[in-house]
Amino acid sequence: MAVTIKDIARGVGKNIATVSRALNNLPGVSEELRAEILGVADELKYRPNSFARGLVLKKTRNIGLIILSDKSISHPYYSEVIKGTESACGRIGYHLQLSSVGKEPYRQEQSILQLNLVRERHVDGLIIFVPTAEEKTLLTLREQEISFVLINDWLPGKKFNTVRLDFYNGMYKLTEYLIKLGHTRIALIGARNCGREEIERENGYRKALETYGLEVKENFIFQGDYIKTKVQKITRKVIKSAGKKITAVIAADDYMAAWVINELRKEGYKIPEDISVAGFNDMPVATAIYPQLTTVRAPMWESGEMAVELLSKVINEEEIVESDIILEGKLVVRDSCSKLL
Amino acid sequence: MAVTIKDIARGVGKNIATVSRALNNLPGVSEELRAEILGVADELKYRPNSFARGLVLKKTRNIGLIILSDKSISHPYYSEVIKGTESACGRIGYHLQLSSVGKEPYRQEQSILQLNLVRERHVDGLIIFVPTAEEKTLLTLREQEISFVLINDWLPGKKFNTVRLDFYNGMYKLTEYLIKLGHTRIALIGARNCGREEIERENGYRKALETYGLEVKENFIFQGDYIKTKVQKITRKVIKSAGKKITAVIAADDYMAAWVINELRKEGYKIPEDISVAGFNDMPVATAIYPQLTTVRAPMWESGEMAVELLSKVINEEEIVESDIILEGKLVVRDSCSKLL
DNA sequence: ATTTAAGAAGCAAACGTTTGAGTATTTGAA
DNA sequence: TTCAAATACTCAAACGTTTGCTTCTTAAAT
Repeated sequence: MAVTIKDIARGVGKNIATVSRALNNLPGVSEELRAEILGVADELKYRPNSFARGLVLKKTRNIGLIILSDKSISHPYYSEVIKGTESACGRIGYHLQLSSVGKEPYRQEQSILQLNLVRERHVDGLIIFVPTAEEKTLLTLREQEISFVLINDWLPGKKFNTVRLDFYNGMYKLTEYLIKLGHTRIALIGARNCGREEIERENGYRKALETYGLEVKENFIFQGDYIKTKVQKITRKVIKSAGKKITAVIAADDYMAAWVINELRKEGYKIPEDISVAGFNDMPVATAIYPQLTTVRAPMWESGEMAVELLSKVINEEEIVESDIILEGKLVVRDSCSKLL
Repeated sequence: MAVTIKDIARGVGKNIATVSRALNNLPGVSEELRAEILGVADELKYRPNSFARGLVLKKTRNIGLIILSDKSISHPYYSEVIKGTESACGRIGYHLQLSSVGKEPYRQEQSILQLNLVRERHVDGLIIFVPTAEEKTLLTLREQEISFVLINDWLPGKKFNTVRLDFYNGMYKLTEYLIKLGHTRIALIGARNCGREEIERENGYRKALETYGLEVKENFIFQGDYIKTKVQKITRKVIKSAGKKITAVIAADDYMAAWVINELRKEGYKIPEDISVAGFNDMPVATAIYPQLTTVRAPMWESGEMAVELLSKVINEEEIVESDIILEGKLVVRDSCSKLL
């Protein structure tokens, strides 16, 4: 039998209401008694029952983090975001509940709503970290008065609380960097169907080229995926179709870049001498490979942290906060891109 | 106002007890009424209140996953284990609560117990996935009748429920493989102070050498860490102290191996021609680098899954189950080790 | 000495479920 | 027709808190 507030009350010969107030530091208890109660509570190893508490307080102090989970995909930067989220939760006294949904978009649409997490209102709020949430789903959540914030996803023109990297600008900087190194024929291996962020990246790439008066060649833009074999195939296509004309390749993600480098090497190219390759995100893999990747650092841990902080505001304010927090990425220059002679 | 069982009762003009039974598929309700109740419940979008339920049932349907969280460390295979855990939880109807503790051992000792997760009994059980949990902590948990299972950690000779990789055998196989390639001077870069698994790996390495009649040279065994700069330093030490005599290096982890390879390459060595390098765990990085890593596949996702399944048994059985589930690793031969000519 | 107010503590309802025990109704066998 | 048994349903307590309201003390103000 777990020890309850009643046991303490009996222990000090007082009423449970008084004990409750003492424990919660509320007025109406003399200092001596409070001290005594605290002592007994400690001695008895009293732990508040969060269910009883949740029942009356109607707050769970839980927040849910929804990710997408797929065995076959080594999706970028999950663990960092998760750890950042967890860290912030710990700091401000929330519990983190992790839940995942499959990646099939048509199922995802409703699967968030199907989660017991939200069905049974296990949580005060939700952090949604899936590439493309359906507007309908989000509107339903809002209708059900469930607070949520989106990470790295947003509905253009719609008002939702989000925390996201400035993919557009990040990619702009990266492309600009390559252009300044003298590259003019830069291929992009994107992943357009992997989330809205990809579109932003592509736009940043386009914008940089335009700004520097370079033509955007549609056949220099390829659509990949976070799957190795696909990227390998694409890489061969890049070489074949765009041929010798390409001097640099930008991948939507560091892993993709690593795979590209390996594949290019297999085809006899030297990196960066023959072709420069850049990644995105700056994950640990970026410095584990050779040559070390020039990439854009995405503040992943911070994204998780900020999402939690934003969510806690949303939860505790009665009015709806609407923030679109945009984090800047930082160009990280390493060895995988070189000056074009 | 959330809709409760009372609203349904009012809706069908029956007692809440009946509604409860109908909802829970318990006997004592006529089929027509049950159907009607279900209909109304659906219409009203009724969601059971998990707090009220938890309060009477004394089960939370939550399990906690405790990891260690450190900004500076890219610790091996977290996300896979987490995802495996989450997946199994979803499958058998548990919610996953993530919580982390810092890595300082002296704090870790108690910090698990300090977690609100366990203090407030937010969970039915715990999966502990930190390298070295203190026996005292675990005994206290047991005393508090909190079910738990350990992943990749165990107390030699003590009875706890665990799921772990057979590090000993995995490393044995890997070492054996190198020996059969003709290597006799094999360095090991371990991480002895990063968890008990490391000791097992070292023992597997030693055993393989012995079995094949090779001498175990203590100055061939180095202690690294999951930190890049440390590994780089160690690598230079390996070259310097063990000198030209070494023909192969085994690292305790794929990332470490990647760092070793990079550092060796910087020193002018060719991998695997000059020195073979092997990793451990078979993480995505293993196939992202060049040459692709020969390593041992640790079934990380499965570890997470099995831990959940074991935990659910422990939770639901009144007697204490004591299982020490040992998963076998699989040698994965790729390109980073070559035959010694 | 009397009134007032503040402070300390108690009482009891409420939160939304589950469930054992009880009651009313129906069914079927004797 | 009568009784037993099965079925359908209701009652009310219990789970462990929080909190508005009431009551009792004590000390200060008149």
